[in-house]
Amino acid sequence: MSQVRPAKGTRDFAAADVMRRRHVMSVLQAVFERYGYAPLETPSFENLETLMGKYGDEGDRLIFKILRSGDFMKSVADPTQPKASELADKALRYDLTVPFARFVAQNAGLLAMPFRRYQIQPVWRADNPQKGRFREFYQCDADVVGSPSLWHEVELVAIYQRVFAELGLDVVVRLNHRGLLAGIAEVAGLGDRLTDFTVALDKLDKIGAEGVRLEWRERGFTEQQSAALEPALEPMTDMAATLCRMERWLSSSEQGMAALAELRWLTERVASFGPLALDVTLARGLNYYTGCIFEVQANGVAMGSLGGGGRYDNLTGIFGAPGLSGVGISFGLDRILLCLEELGLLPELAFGPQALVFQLGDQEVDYAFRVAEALRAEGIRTVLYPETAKIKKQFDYAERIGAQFVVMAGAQEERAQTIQVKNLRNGIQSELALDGLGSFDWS
RNA sequence: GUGAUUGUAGCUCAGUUGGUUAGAGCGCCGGAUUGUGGUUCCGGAGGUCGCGGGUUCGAACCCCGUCUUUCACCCCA
Repeated sequence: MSQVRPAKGTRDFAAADVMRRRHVMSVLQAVFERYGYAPLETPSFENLETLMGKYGDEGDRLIFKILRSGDFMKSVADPTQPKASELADKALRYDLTVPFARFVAQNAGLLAMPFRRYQIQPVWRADNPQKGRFREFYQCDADVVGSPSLWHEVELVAIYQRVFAELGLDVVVRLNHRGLLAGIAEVAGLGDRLTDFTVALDKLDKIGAEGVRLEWRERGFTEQQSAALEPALEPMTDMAATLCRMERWLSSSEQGMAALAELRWLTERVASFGPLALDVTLARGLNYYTGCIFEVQANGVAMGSLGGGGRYDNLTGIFGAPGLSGVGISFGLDRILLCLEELGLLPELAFGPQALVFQLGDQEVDYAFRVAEALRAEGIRTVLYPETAKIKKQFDYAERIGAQFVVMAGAQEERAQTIQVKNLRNGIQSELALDGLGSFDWS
């Protein structure tokens, strides 16, 4: 067996795969554009310092760093302990949000605010592959910056629901608010230990309430603190009831109450769009989120989230453009495709040629080539068999490449200025005039 | 980064307690059959057993390392 293969966690996409990917991308693109988002593409790699520190410690570890060109050891102070920042000065894009923030900061004066863009490009993470997880995968993002209006959150939830409805995927949009989590930490007296609290809480559906309590203890929370967090572990089946319960619990926290007010306002407006769940345990790892956060989960398939997003109040500030609030969502194209495939929801999409023109002899090929060109002029995807092979072989090739029609155009046809067309699906053969190719039904 | 798992022909897989020349099906190539295929028959090509070490008289098989596959953890789309 040949040992050449794509690098770990990457894949080739053959024609059928490409067609499926294009299909999903075209749905996303159409919906993004229908909501007035303009396309943006940014480079595959950025300066290392643009990306470092934006995704948390765990995120930094997963950034693919690009070795300095030339003598990469030149900048290393201690050769026995080279630092990543000395060896590498560029890195592959880890997501689309940070490069977008960089773009906005750079062009803040030129952009009409609020500025909305969509972006469909690959991102790279140096993670170990597993189900639904690759080292190269596509994200499809829509973000708005320059407006704190919650109507954008409404709209983004609508986009989620519309896209998945159009794809026929049964999903639930989970909703939470960073301010709510901060409020809980406040009333439970957790100090600045917000992350330790949320990382464990986020695993509730996986490890259960007992597991979360255990992890809180391992992370150093006291019995008193742990007990104060108990309400966060209660089931949240009814959205209105959960909101009321939270409002009672967090009445002493200003940020908690503000977050709840936003969630109440938002849920009232988006509940009718599709399945929605208010989930206090939703945390999301990216530490730049400050307001509402979203995540999309597929029903009936064991798969990580199909998308996520949220509001970030000052992401462009770190790039020198403060005061711009942004909110955005991301779709994981590869996971969406895996789900659709597992559920058998992907349509069979045609690719390759519709017609194969046989080559019947050295004296007849010139006419056959003329016929092929005439077919192409009519918009028919056509291939001319490149040599005079046995008919069986040419038929087999037609099947293999998915051509529905074979065309015979030899000496007899040339004399009559006609062609013979055989439909391989039903075996029916027709004779067409050379100047009447366009009136035939080639589908 | 951690743990488990996988790798034999183009593909899917056999391969006994370690024993001579590693097999099958499908596919591929040629022929029967150079203007209407898919059936059938005959013949043929194709393998550093992922890679590198080690143990052994002898390794596809045992041991170590490494790469890769899949799955889980961490984290995430």
